[in-house]
Amino acid sequence: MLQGNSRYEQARTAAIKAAAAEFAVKGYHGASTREIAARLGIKQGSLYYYFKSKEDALLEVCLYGIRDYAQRMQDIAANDQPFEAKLLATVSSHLWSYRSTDEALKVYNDERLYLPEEKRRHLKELGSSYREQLEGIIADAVETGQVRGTIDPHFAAQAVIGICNAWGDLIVRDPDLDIVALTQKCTGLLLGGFRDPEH
Amino acid sequence: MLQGNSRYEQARTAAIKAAAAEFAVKGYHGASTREIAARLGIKQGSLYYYFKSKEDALLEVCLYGIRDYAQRMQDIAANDQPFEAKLLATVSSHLWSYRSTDEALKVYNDERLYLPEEKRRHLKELGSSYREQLEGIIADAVETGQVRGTIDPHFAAQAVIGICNAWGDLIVRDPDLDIVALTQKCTGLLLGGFRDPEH
Amino acid sequence: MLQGNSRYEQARTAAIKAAAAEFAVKGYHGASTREIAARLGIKQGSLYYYFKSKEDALLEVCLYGIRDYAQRMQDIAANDQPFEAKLLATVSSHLWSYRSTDEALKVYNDERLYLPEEKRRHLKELGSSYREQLEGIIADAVETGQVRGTIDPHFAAQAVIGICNAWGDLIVRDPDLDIVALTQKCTGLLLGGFRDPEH
Amino acid sequence: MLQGNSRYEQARTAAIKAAAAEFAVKGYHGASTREIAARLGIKQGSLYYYFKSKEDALLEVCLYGIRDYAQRMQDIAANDQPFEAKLLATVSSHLWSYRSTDEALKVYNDERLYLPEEKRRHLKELGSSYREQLEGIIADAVETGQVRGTIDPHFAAQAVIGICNAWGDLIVRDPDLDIVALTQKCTGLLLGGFRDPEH
DNA sequence: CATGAATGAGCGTTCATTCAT
DNA sequence: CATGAATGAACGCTCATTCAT
Repeated sequence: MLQGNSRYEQARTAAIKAAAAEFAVKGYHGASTREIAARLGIKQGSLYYYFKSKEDALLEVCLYGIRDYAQRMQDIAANDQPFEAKLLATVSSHLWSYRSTDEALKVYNDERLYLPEEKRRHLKELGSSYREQLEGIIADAVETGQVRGTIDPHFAAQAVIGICNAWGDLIVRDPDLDIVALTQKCTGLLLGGFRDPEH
Repeated sequence: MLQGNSRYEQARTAAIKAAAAEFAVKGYHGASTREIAARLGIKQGSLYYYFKSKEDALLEVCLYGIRDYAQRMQDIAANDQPFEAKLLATVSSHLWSYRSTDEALKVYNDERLYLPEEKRRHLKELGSSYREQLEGIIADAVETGQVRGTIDPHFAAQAVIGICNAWGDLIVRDPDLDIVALTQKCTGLLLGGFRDPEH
Repeated sequence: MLQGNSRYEQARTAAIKAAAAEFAVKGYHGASTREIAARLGIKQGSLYYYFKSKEDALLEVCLYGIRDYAQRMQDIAANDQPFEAKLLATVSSHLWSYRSTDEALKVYNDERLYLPEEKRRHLKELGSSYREQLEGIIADAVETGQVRGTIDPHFAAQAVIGICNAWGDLIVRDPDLDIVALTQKCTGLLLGGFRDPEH
Repeated sequence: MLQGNSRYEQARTAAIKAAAAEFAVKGYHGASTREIAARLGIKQGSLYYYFKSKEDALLEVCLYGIRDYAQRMQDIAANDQPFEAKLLATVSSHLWSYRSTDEALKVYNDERLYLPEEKRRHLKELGSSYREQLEGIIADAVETGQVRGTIDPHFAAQAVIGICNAWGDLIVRDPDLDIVALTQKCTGLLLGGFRDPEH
């Protein structure tokens, strides 16, 4: 996932995951660098070999949490598929991200606002592009009549993201949740809500 | 709302609101008692006249955030109305709470897990009862055929809450958001998603 | 000396003196806030009731070290006395300052450059005004023929200050040094050096 | 100057100069081994090939700063010249040292006291011998009537050193300062101050 | 009711130093 | 010779909390 396979990069990725886990449970301000280090089996000061600061660690965790997820949205938007397939792919990708990035996506959602504006800029772009692409998919579907004309794409995109994130929290907390089934239910609900009742 | 109208109770409510505002922006761990006191125009130490501890303040804020909101759910569930009306009432109540309780509902959603188990018990009951009542409403609608039979009430209730909370965050951040219009859109989307396409 | 006689101001002055003593012996970077607090018989964290930061403490010490000293130079320059008297007054004031401000003047001399530019601005003004006034006194004496014309006032002022500071270090280290005698010797040396050999 | 011309000795001298530069600007406690290494283009840990410890580096810098300077004083004292020539030579040597030893002499003056007693012993001897020889030169001049009898050699030597060091600080900070002219002024001032006004 | 003053614990961070490679 | 990686100790600072006044 993260570019680079040197021993350093591997250790750094482990550090990012440890930070993600700690931030996810305690929140950014509630987490302590000592605990993050303990998860890695190193001493507190040694963390600074991998991160310039705790804030930097949060940024890395957030990036780790959304990088692939934003990339996949790009791919989905570029593909030439019917709306139903795109929505399913979006929901599926979103929900799976909660599993595959450990708790990093949750951290991105809940803690990114504690980063100062300048450090958050890149994150903001990735997040905005995600939402905008989803809005674009929905707007296209409105135009082609695949969803009813009264749907507001901006509202609808937020709703999709909102539902996915709400379930994402539960996915993180319950490792036994069946994501495939959940994806079906979410997509079904949303498709029903979007569909023109006359069709 | 809070029992008692003595000068003390009024001041205490002001303190709860100040804490809510601070917790909402900085998070529980990121907020400082000094800043909360500053919002009230008093000194740090004086806060302890209103709260036994910072943790106690968080508990009070959370209670303030969901007490009325849970009560209203109780009323909605008890009423004898068609499903569409109940869902509209639920969404409306939920979204308005984000406005009327200052940022306390957001704090309940985002920060309540930082309370130790024992202190959280009462909150948990209120929250669970909310969700269960919503599940009950949906289950009833399934039974009476007002929503399609493939809807899983537990899943659906989480989805309703998820959408409302996602928009709730935006409501808190953007004071100009038109909640009536938003309520319409949310309810419309959900009703469409729940409806049996054959009807 | 320091304006204000409230209990707080008294305690704060004591803190400034403790910081001065510690900075004088260990240097700014070598001194620890823990040790400064120990000198006061309080705990480390309590220091921050009196200083916003260690840097702020250094600034206060420097100000304490030169405030009166700069003021007295102002008075000397304003008075209408012969050059010999003014030089004697200058040297005397300078050397006595090393006694009366504890080690704060030494700290000003040795550590002020560790303050960031912006915080140092006020200090710079006081220090420059001191040197410029001394230069003015010497320039006047050149014009009136009280000192020989080959004397460069800028150079001469630095020399006066240099000698006084060199002896100041020794004054701080040796509490038994006779400052009156030292003042005589310094003034004598300088007057001799300044005087026109033809007179 | 430093014994040995092996590649190692050259590199070691470079390390001493780098340490001197860093100590001169930031002070001993404010300087970091990482920065010293950075000046040399090597990594922090590699410094320990040249110095046993940071303290050892300070000692080497101080020695580098005064070794030649003390040696030259020895030569001046041994020579058979009139007092005026000796004083000129002393001042000249002192001021030039600030240029030629990079900032090492400044470090010796300002930071040597941070060395523990035992490590400082050798430095102390060199410094004392410098001052004592200068005192000897002045005492001789008093005896032979080249300077007036009221001059206290100990006081006078400190004054010479004090003026030179005060200007030394400015020499280090201002690379354009004309040292020859400065030497003239300093010597002139001091000679005037020492001279018997009756002669 | 409220404050001024202090505390003790903890935090994020830096640093000189070590040592296997 | 030099580095990468880590360490342990210390540091400046903030914070929730207490309590006499």
